[in-house]
Amino acid sequence: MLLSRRQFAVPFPPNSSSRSHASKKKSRRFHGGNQLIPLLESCKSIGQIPQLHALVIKAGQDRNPLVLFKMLRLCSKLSSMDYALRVFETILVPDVYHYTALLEGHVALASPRSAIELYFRMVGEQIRPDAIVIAYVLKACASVLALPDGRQVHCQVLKLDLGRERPIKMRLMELYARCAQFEDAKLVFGETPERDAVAATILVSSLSDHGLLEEARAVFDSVLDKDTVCWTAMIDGYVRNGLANAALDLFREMQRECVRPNEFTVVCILSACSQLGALELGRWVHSYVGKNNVRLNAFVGSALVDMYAKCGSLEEALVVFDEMEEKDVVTYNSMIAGLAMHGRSNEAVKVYEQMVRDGLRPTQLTFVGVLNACSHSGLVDVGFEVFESMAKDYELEPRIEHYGCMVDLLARVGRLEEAYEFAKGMRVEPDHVIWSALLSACKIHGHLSLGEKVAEILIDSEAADSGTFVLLSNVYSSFGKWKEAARIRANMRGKGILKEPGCSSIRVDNEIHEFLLGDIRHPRRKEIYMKLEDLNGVLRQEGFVPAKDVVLQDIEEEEKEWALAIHSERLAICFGLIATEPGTTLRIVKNLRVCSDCHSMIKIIAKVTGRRIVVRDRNRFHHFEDGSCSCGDYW
DNA sequence: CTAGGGTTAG
Repeated sequence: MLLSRRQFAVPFPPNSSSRSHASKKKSRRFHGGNQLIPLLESCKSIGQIPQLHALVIKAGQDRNPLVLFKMLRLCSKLSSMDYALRVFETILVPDVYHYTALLEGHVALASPRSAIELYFRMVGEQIRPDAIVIAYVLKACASVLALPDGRQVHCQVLKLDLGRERPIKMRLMELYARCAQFEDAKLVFGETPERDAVAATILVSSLSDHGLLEEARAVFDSVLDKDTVCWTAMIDGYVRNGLANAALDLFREMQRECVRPNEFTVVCILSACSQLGALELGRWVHSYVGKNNVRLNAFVGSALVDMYAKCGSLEEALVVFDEMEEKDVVTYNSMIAGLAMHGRSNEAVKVYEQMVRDGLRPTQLTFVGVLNACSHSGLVDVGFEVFESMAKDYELEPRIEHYGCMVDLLARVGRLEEAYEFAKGMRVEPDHVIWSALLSACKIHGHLSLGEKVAEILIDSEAADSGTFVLLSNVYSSFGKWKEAARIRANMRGKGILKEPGCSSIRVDNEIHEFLLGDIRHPRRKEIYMKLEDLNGVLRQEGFVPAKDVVLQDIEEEEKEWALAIHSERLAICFGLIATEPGTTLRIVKNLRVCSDCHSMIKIIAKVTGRRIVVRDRNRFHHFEDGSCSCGDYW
């Protein structure tokens, strides 16, 4: 549920100075505020706050500390902090409870800075903090990594002798662990009951956040009685550090131990599936959700949409999306990004429009998805409209990734000079990625002079990684500038930068088969290469001319070998053709982008073999069917 | 105490 600012700004009833003529008869109905409290506790809607407040005033209860506390708490609970603050300012002598009620609201609303300030204001007023406010303020400190403030609170804890309170211990651990002060965290941990699962979970997740997985695992293994949350924290640690396979192994172990997964666990596992492109397992998790009353909330649903989209089954993503009842911003963002990834740009824009109609407020990531969709299909006008509406309608300042999409959008359709001007006029400094996008478009559209200008910027920037070098070298080769191409490669070698090897994988019978460039390690290599020969013959009959011949003149011997080697996706496809039943869809995952030569080749393979071939690229999907590709050769 | 969405380049 999303509330606009307008909904927060509810009218404020007259203050106590103007209520002196309130009816004495009516106020008797709320004797001592006793009847008011249940009303304040049961209220569920922001709109009713002013009426309740008016009742409090009429009943002459606006000096009753308990009633005021409940009032503040109600405002905090309903995220109406403006109103809460105004009530707070009317309190002559606020006590710890009043401060706590406000702090609660700030912590829940993710404005921890205000919570911390408020706490120190309270201490400044000589009000003695109790264990509960301290737990709240420590949570606030932990969430914004405010270590010095947190340490100061810790000193107060020791002075007030509250160090043995369990909630405080947990928060102190969280604070120190999140701020990477693991020695301090373990000191506090040492004081907790032996192998406390909750305390261990805090450590496990903070250690993983800092990439210290082995230490996290050691803490995890030391816990005797692990609950679902503890297991999930460790699984999540693996997923967030890119170790999806380790996460899945641990998940299987969790099931062997008969610990039931909950919504959180399922979300983590789905995220692991997305990383791996593991469609079958993802489907299994989906059916598990259905059978084991795991609630299909917005989190689970969004993770499912994301998983199906990233595993290549956009249709299933759409089914989940359409059937979901609790869609939130993230759900829409996942669907939009998924459609963009599959080149279904117009639908992505439609979902965006539907989201706005449904009253949801788009976020930065929504725009990343929509603009990305536009650049994948050359929708320049829509792209600019959406880009401009970011700031105008949603007060969102475009970030470098949004500018990146725009430069890419212009450059890919061939409006290179405009793209260049756009990049120079950005409100943020363009990075090497933006220049690379532009350079790549210069190559596609054969614009040498601009390409050289951009190449110079890239070489000077020192931010170049292996991808930039490979791109530069390819650009020079495509313009026939062999010497420059060789120089770039030498430069790259000199700096000790290695090209990331192209690698494609395909899953057959529950087993992942990986192929590198010109790979000859596979046990069925003979059949694979025979199939390739066989296809090459058919392709020639279909009139397919490999583009390589053109590029081969004038390059060094070593380069030649590299250019001649067989791209990994071809090997994966040939293996798929011989290892699966005719008619089976082939799903290939590749770590780099498909080159245009392979792209044209796969189109024909799909046609002559009657197969659907789905290729997951570095950054999008290609669906090959009957001689054409879903990207319309624009990618 | 644990959870979902991420651009551009090779």
